[in-house]
Order: sequence, then C-alpha cells, then structure tokens
Amino acid sequence: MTVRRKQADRRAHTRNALLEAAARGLSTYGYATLSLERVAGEAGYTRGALYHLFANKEDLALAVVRWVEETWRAEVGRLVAEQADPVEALMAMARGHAVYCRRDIARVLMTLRVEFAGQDHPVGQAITEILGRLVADCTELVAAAGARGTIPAGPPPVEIARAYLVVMEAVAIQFAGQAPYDVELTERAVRGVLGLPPVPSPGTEARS
Amino acid sequence: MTVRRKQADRRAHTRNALLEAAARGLSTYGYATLSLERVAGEAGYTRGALYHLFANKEDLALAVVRWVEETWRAEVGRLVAEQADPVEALMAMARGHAVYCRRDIARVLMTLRVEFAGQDHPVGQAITEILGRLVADCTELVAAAGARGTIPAGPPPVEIARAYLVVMEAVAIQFAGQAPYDVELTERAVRGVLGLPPVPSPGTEARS
DNA sequence: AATATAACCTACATACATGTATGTAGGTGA
DNA sequence: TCACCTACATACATGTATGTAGGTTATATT
Repeated sequence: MTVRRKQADRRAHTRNALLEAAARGLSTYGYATLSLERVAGEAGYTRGALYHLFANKEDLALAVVRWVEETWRAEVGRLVAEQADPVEALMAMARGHAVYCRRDIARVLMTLRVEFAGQDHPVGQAITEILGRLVADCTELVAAAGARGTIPAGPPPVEIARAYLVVMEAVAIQFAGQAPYDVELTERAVRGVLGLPPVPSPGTEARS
Repeated sequence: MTVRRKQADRRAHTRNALLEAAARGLSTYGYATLSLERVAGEAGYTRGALYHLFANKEDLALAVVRWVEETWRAEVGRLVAEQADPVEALMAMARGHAVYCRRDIARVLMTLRVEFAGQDHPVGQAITEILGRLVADCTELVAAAGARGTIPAGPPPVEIARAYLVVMEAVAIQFAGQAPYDVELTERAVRGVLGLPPVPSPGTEARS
C-alpha cells in the first residue's frame, strides 16, 4: 500500500511516527513505566527500528522534549511576541497555552517535570532548562508590567513568574480540551497570580 | 544498645519508619522508579522487614497515601471546618495547604496523581477517590459562596472547585517551604480562580 | 528454662525492560 | 546488474526489581 521511494522520506516518516507514539506514551505512562516495545508497536514498528533512529531511551525522550518545545514556541511563543504590552503578552501566553494543551502531547512536559523533579537525570535537566528560559522570559514581562504599574506590587517578579507558569500549566492541563473552561479558568488563575482584578462578566464580555 | 521493647511497639516503630521512608521515596522518585531496597535501607531495615509488614509494593503505596490523607485532614481539614463562611473556608484551606506543604511528604499525592493519570492502577484509583471527595467538598463551598453572592458568577461550581484544587496544589508544592511566598502566592492564585479581587497590599495588610 | 511465635534477614526464583548483535528486505549508485 | 548501503526485524545477553521461601534472632508464654 504505502510505497515510499526516497530513503530520507522513509526515515523521516518512521522517525515522526516513533516520536508521536513516544510523546503519547510519555504523557500517559511517564518515562520509567514507558516500554519501548509498546512505543515501537504503537507506531507500527519494532524496537529495532527505534534503536536504529535513536541512541537509547533517554535520547528518544530528549527528542520528544525538544519537539514539544519547538511546537510550543511556534504556536504559543508567536502569540506572545505579537503583544506589545507585557500584561497583554502574559495573558496571551496563558490563553494560547490553554489552547495548545488541547493536544494531548502537552502533558509530556508536566509529566516528565514531576517525574524527574528532585533527581539528576538528563531528561529532567533538559526540562529544567526549558522552564528556566520560560521563567526568565516571564520574569522580564512581570518586571516590565510592574514598572509600568499595570500590575500591583507584591512578591519579587521571579516568584510571580514561577507561580504564573506553574498555575498556567496546571489548570491548562487539568481542563485540556474542555472548552471554554480551559481558557477561562486559566485566565482567572493567572490574573490572580499577577494581582489583577477579575474580568467583570465571564461570558458577556467580548473576548478582546 | 538494643532496648527491649514490646512486640507491638517494635512493629509499630518499624512500620512507621518504613512508611516515612516510602513517603519520601515516592515524593522523590515516584512509584515506578522507587526501589523497595532503597526504602527499606533508608528506614534502617531490609526488604524482608518490608514484606513482613506490607503485602507488596502496591500495599505499601496505598498505606502511604492513606497516611498522607489522614495527616492532611487532621491538619488542613480542621482549619476548614472552623470557618463558617464558605469563602473564608476556601481561603483557610489554601493557606493551610501551603503551610502543610512545608513538609516534604506533601509532594506524594501530586507525584502519584500525575504518574497514574490516564492509567488504571489501584494506587491511582485511591488518589482519584481522595481527590473526588475533595472536589465534592469544595464544590459545595463554591456553590454556597455563589448563592451568598460572595463570589461572582462564572463557570459551574464543579469546574471552579477543580481549578481551585489544582491551582492550590501546584503553587503550594512549587513554593513548598519558601515562606512567605508559598502562602501569599497560593492565596493570590486561588482568589483569581474564585473570581475574587486581589487583596490591596500584600505585606501591609494585617492577615485577618 | 523451654518452647512458641513474631520480627527480621539472606538467598533464590521469576519477570521484564534495556541494549546489542546479527540477519534480511528494500533502496541507491556505478 | 552488481556492489553497497540503509531501514528494519529477530534473537540474545544483561541488569535490576519484585516477590517468596527458608533460616536466625528477639520477645512472649508456660
């Protein structure tokens, strides 16, 4: 049925299938419980193919993490960059992330972050680095908003940024796909962390 | 050296040591990666003692989960019951939980919840049940607050309760032990979810 | 004090997952 | 078409963790 002529094409295709299966698997089972046999099987291959394309389990997980980060930056990061006002940027990120989490692969980062917290594992380090960059970015936004007076005084910007991210992640994943509550509650939680007053009415207000 | 002890005393002592070590281990490594050899060793025993007191790994984890729930209800649940006003009760729970999370064992429930989400494992079921009861309790509080008009209109009470709990858990654990931000940011996030305006000034306001 | 029972340890059997080595089918270039 | 390479499968070796069975030491009972 599937006739694929070019080798490069073939390789990219199976690599992608394995990555997707691995992402789903990591979301559902986490790293430790994830069986590579299952991953390969779900992608329609065997472990042989997997080990041909990835050095080992760790390498596969790292590839998944990098892949998720890329898609996140492409989809959510773009929205943030469009906003000039720092508060608008933060709200755009929260809404965008909630929408992004409607894909099931979004769980990956949280699952792995929780699993490797307090351990010293390369995969955990990779996630820590990603989160570190995000915290840095959000800290700047929070500091800028504070300087402008668009958010009230409170804890240091870094701590607010950390809380902002953790809240955004938690709510967005908890309500993944349950529109419109996913966006609405993520927004609520994030506004609270930033010290912003609630938006007057949830449904009647036009979403600016 | 070996003080002569009553058998019941001895049993309870080692059981407690094993439970504590298991709680720490589950917090740090999660269920799958947790080695019973490590748990027993950290408690000062061998796996033999562990298998004498617990049927198997699953039984041990369930005991830890029940133990954590008990201590939580004793410490945080008590604070909630003292409050007459539903909003005050919810805020008391959030603050109390943030304080509770200063013990490292608080991570256990979150770690296991994330690890077993989307699986069909007895330990995951136990946590789901605990969370279900909590959601039910909080839903009532949210509904009562809505009826009183102390929180504004918004998503259905169940969804608000879910968001409330997930946010409380995430922030409290993220800032575990980092007083006073743990309490302050948990409070902020939770107020946001409930649709409450931020408290005017974070430090200058006397904690009512 | 002798014996029974509970607490605990050591040794072993089993299962399972990773990683590697080898084999085979399908594509590539002279 | 022939030599070669790449994609993938199968089979095996290894490590590690769980669970169990049979001992050894501490406590209880008579």
